[in-house]
Amino acid sequence: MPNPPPRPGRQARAAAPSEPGGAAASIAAVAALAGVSTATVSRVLNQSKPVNAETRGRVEAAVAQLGYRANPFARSLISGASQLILVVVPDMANPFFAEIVQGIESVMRRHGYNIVLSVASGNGPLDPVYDRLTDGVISLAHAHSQRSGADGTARRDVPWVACSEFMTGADMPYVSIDHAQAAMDAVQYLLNRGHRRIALITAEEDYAWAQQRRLGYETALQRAGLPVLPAYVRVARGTDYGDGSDVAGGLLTLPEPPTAVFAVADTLAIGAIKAFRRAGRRVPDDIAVVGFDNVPLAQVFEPGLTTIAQPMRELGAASAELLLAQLTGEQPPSRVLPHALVVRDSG
Amino acid sequence: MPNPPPRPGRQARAAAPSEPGGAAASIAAVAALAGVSTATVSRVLNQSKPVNAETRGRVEAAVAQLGYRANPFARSLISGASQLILVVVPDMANPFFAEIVQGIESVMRRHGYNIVLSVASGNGPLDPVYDRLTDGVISLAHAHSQRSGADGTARRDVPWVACSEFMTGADMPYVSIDHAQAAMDAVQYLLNRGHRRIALITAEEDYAWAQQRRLGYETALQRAGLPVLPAYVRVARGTDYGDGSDVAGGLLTLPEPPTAVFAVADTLAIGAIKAFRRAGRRVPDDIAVVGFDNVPLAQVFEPGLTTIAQPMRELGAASAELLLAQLTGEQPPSRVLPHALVVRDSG
DNA sequence: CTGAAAGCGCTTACAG
DNA sequence: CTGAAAGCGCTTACAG
Repeated sequence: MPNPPPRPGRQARAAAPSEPGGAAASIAAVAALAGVSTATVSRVLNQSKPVNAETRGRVEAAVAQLGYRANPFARSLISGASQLILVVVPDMANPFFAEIVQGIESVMRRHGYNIVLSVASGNGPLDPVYDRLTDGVISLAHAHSQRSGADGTARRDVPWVACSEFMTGADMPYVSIDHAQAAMDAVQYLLNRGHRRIALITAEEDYAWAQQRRLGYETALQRAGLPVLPAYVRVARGTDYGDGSDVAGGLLTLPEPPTAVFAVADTLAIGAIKAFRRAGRRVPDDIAVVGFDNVPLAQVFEPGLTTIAQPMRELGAASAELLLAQLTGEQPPSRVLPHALVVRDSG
Repeated sequence: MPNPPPRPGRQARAAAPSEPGGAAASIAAVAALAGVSTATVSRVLNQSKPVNAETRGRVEAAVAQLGYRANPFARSLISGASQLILVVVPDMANPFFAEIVQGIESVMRRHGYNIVLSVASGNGPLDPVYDRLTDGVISLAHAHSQRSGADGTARRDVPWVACSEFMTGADMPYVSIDHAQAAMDAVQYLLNRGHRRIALITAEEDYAWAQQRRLGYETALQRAGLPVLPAYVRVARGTDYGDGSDVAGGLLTLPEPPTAVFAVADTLAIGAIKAFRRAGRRVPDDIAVVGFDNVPLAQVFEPGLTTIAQPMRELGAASAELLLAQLTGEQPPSRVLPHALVVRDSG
């Protein structure tokens, strides 16, 4: 293992001016003011043992007077827990991830945890998990990256839940919808509407959910006795609007252009619609588009986006609950949440 | 001050199974394996003092063999710094905030800091600042809430930067565009296009930026010799699409409806456009709409949104740099970043 | 260049 | 109910 880099902040901080308003009070100061031992102060603060009412009163008064708060690092050093959990997202710009993070945040906060956010753009040496900073992890990043650290070595065994992005049989608890089934539902809907030439706009295949949704797309076509045409499958670079536009254009110049497209993210779907319109096509008349996620924008955009709704907040909340259960020593089962097809105007 | 609540996680964590794969190695284990003192191990890890090359080699080998990483809490207890900074956002769902967070994250990560995310929905007792968990704060929350804790008491004096949301003369460093000027530019543009009946859709006034933008709106009208009509000013509840739709409808039923509206957020502008269309109005022909922020969606939405572009990533990055400077004891000046009017199709 | 020891700020058996 | 003391895992003067 390479030498861990020095922590640049240490020296920096040492050079900072000493705390304005005086150094923060220590538990010793509170004890002195209240005329008790630090053990007693600790007991009233944590309600860990009965303390004489009168004594408690003096301690509380001292705490209030000094504005004392326990040093979280000393506590964590002893307890081995930080009340911090790591949330790894591939990209904050996608509203899908933002919604999930909000779901996680609200239940974690209720349980006294703070969340550390890591944008897994794979650009830094920082690895809070490896550093044992956080008590657990909820990851939305590529499943295949979830078990190795920044340096490629295997991670320590940390309480972990995969959210939305998971691999079956990886014995890692997850919370997700059934991506393959949801994709089948989307394509089946298009089939029911009479479409026979249905294209797929998908994302990089290192996302397991991209593979799973692609599988659903293929399965639906095959069951309908339709071929899976390579020319009809386009892989977008990311999930930005522009990524969707970039790959959509090519579909139109095919000898037999599709009459419908299923995009694995609303952002891709919207980007595709933009591209189709720029090319003079009408949606859904010339080409129907179905998205995935049901981000808030899906109903605001025009035409309203027909899409697979994922219960985003619930995915986040359930992930948090699963992690919390692990933190208390349980081995809770993974959860598959329901999805739903929302029909609007785009397809 | 009220008694701090007990930390629920402690007991929970205590009940958890002991670390699978064995407890994490301590520095003592490394020292024993390498046949040196813990002081020496510490020195090679931190490169804080010269260490004999041969000795260093043994230590590094031991570190590698044990997969050792320093316990961050022990370090923080000594240094008084956590390499953690708090980012307070009102709402992750708004892409504006998401972009800024990404800007902050990228520079902070490069400097070895992790970010703790707090969604200031004002719903929890958690207060990492007050708890001295983080080394500093970047806040996008209401300026008037930035200086008091969850319990209403004044916060400790912590390195702090206000991002986008700030109050002049509050002697708190900030990074922002000039909201009033930007709003004036937007309204002036509408004036130049011949509009005389220009409405404002703004956000709750506890945002200083909402007040500042409103001021810009009023100033532009007054300079043009136009009255500021209360009926033309609508305050949205939040900044969701729906909030924009909710207040936009009322504008249409006025005896003299506006011919243009300036909304203080792209999300509000898009919500308003939705409402106008549902009422049968064409944008921009019947009513022009100018937004604010230039979120990615602004160019994807149809009609393309004319809006004030804020340099979102840069706002985040500059905030991070300002905080970093404070952390090294500097007193860097606030920064006002440039904005720009982006003309598209909505107005 | 290296080590023994103190100390960061807490919590928790152990006594009483 | 309360206190003295050990200890969590590190870093850093202080000696050598």
